[in-house]
Amino acid sequence: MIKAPVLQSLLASRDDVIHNPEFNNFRATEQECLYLLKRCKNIEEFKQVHARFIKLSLFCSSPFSASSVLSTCAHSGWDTSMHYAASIFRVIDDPCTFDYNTMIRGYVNETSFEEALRLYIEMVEKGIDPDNFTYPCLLKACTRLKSIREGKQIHGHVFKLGLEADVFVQNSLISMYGRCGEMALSSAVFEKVESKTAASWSSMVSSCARVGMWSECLNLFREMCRETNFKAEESGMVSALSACANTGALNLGMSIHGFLLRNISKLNIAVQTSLVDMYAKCGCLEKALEIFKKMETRNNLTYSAMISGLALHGEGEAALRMFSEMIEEGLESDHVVYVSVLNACSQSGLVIEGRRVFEEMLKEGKVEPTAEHYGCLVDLLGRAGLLEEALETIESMPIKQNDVVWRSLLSSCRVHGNVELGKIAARELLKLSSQNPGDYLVISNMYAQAQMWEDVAKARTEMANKGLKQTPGFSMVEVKGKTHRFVSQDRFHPQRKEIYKMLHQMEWQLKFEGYSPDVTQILVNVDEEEKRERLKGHSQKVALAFALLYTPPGSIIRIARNLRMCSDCHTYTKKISMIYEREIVVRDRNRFHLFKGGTCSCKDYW
DNA sequence: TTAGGGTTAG
Repeated sequence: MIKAPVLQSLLASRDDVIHNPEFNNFRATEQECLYLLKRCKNIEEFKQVHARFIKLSLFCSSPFSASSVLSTCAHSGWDTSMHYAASIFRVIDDPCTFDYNTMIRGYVNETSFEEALRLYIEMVEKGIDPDNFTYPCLLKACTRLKSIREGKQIHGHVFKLGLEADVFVQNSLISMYGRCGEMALSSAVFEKVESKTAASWSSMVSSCARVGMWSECLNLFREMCRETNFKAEESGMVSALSACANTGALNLGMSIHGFLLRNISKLNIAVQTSLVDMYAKCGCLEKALEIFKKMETRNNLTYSAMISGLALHGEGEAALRMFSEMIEEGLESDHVVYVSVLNACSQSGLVIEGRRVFEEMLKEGKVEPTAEHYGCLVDLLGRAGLLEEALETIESMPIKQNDVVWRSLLSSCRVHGNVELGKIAARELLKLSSQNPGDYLVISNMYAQAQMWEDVAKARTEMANKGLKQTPGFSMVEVKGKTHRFVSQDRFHPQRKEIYKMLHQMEWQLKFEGYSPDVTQILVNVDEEEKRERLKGHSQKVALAFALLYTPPGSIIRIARNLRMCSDCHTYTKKISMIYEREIVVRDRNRFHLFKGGTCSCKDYW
């Protein structure tokens, strides 16, 4: 008789167990058999040993042992192990809840989500009660399949069976609803969780980040820090950093960075990348570069964060160098990296380089160009005034034209005053999408610039008829930890008197420096004086006056605005940076402008 | 008697 340890060593030495003559005399207990099965190295070995045990009648005498064998096989993780597990499962006379759970989990682990759902239905039809172990896996299957309908039905079952209070089930529900975009349902479950675990928080925080609910994400994150007593959770930090990047919350981003440095000895690549992105998007390009350079390993995501960061700051050439560096490091570009690079070229007017990158992308053929890539190319050409070529690009697109490419052409036509081409772009754009108030504004501004007031009125009427309202422009500035928001001709701020006095003073100094207001930027049919008045009160200027009054001399002024800057505000801010000897960073809709000593980092190309 | 949930960056 061969003892279990002998067989164990046979298995370990990978001998052919089946052909070993001693094997026929093998006797072992069920536990020993199970132990040996667990020691198998692959599914073939497992099958052979399992078959031999059955032949020797050593095994499967009890339902419990059958369940154990099934579970060992189903969770082994080998390729095709679920196939064999299914054959074991099918010969079990009365599969119990545990067996179904085993199979469902096995299928979910090997990403056969439909199969998992199918088995659940079979289980319910056979009248076998699912338990609290069934649902987490099953809900994960729904999450991955984005099967919200099935997910909701299953939630109903959970409720009926009284399993709604199980924290594992709850966490799976939070994630399922969150990933399927049902944020209200997701947070409804979250609210019900009595003792929230790290998993509850991270599913909720990351769900918010994924759907772009940035302020909710940050509020939850703050709450999480309070409730969990600042327990370091990398995934939550990454989601929060991403929210900071997207809302420009530099101070919070910096405190998260500080927290990470104090509590985590080695930051992983995702955390580091989100730091690079956060600093770049919050206007601290130097800091982003510093972190980027110190990183031991970088991937596509790291590079694309850095490249788009450079693009945001108008550092097109540096972005291109970064792109070459990435290729030299042996990393392959993907569609997002191409978007970043093309965008960088576009922001800096690097037409030749941008065209070359686009052509290389086509030639390499590894990345299928999307409408987004064409959008970048159209933008690149259009901004540079190559409007005909931009139109040709759109017309030659091998994929469906979308609103983005026409919108981009339209806005270039407005900038370069080509009404004829602009009309074509406007027509095509409105065919594809007519719910965007911004589109009507660009159209009406284009006509206004050409003094075509009738067409302006037509566009405005059409917009009003559709019930679309103009997004009011605003500028935000942080002073002593508090964010102040100003609209154009702001009359609401408690310090308005001082602010307007300051504006008046600034204007005098500007006049000495040869500034004269550019009234062509006021695209409304009013008289010259009214135009001057309106120009004077642009929200950025109001914010600037406020910042000059209430921030220490020499400190950097950071302004964030929701719309693109008009060229008068641009000239104005350049002069102010010189007169008051201040660095002024303005983040507009598309990019950053760093004003310093009378010049801007965008080199007047934006 | 066996087992389960979340998670991150461009």
